[in-house]
Amino acid sequence: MVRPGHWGVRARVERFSEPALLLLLRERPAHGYELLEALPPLTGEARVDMGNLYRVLRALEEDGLVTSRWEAGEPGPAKRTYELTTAGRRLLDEWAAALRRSRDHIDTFLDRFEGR
Amino acid sequence: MVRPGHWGVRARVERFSEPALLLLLRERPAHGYELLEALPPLTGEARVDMGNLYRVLRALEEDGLVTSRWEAGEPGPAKRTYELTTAGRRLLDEWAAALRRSRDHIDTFLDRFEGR
DNA sequence: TGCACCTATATGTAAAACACACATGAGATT
DNA sequence: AATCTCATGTGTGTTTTACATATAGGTGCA
Repeated sequence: MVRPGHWGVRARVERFSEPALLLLLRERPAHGYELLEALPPLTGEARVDMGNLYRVLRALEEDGLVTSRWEAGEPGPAKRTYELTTAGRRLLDEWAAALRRSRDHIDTFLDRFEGR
Repeated sequence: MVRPGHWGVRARVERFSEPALLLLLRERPAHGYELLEALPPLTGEARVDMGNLYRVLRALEEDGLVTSRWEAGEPGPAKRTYELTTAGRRLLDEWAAALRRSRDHIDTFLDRFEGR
C-alpha cells in the first residue's frame, strides 16, 4: 500500500492530466511537447510524465476524442499536432462535472475537519 | 492506461479514505467495520474496499499513527478498536493542507474551463 | 568536427493504488 | 442445521503513475 515511513500526502486527483489536456486542446490545437510544458500551471503538478502523456494522447485518439496530424514544413523535429473533436469536448464537460463533485467532497471533508 | 471505450470519469482523490479514517478516529475511537460504514458519506464513494481498509489500518499502526487493542467483554465477534495518536493527528493536518491545495487546483481548472 | 544541448516523440518496465474474490469465525435468527 | 449479520482478514489481478531509456532533427560553440 504505502511503504513504511513514507506518508507523504499529496491528495492528487486521479488522471488529472487528462482533463487538463482536453482543456488546453479546446483552447487551441497543440503538439505533445507543447502540452507537456503547459500542463504544470493548470494541474499544480511540478511536472507531468512525458512517456505517459504521449500514451494518453494516443489513447484519446484511438477513441476519437482527439485527432492528430504530422506538422509539415516547420523547422526542428517533426511535430504531431492534436486537435479536439466534439466527442472530446463532451468528455471534457464530463470531467468538469466530476471535478465539481470531487471539490464538493473535499469541502465536506474540510468543513468536518474544521469542526463545522 | 484506460481500456478502450471506457472513459468513465470520476476525478477521485488518491487515497482519500486515508484522511477520512484519520478524521473519524479523531472524533472517536472505532473499529474497522464501524469505520467502513462511516466512510461513504465522508468520501462520497459508494463503498470502500474492506480488504484494503484493514490493510491501511494496520499500515497506519505500523507507523505509529494509530494504536489498536482487542475489545474485550462485548458480545459478538471480537473487535479491534483503533485510536488516533498525536503523530496520526499531525498526519491528518497534513492531509487537510494537501486537500486544500488540491481543491484550489480544481478551482483553477474550473475557472479556466468556464472561461474566466 | 565533435559534442553538448534543446526540441520532439516514443517504448519498456517497475511501483503504487485500487478492485474483486474468497476465507474464517462468533453469535443471532429461522 | 442452515442462513444471516457482524467482524477481521488474505490473495491476486487491474489500473494508474513513476522512472528509465531510445531515437532523431537541429543549434551553438570550442
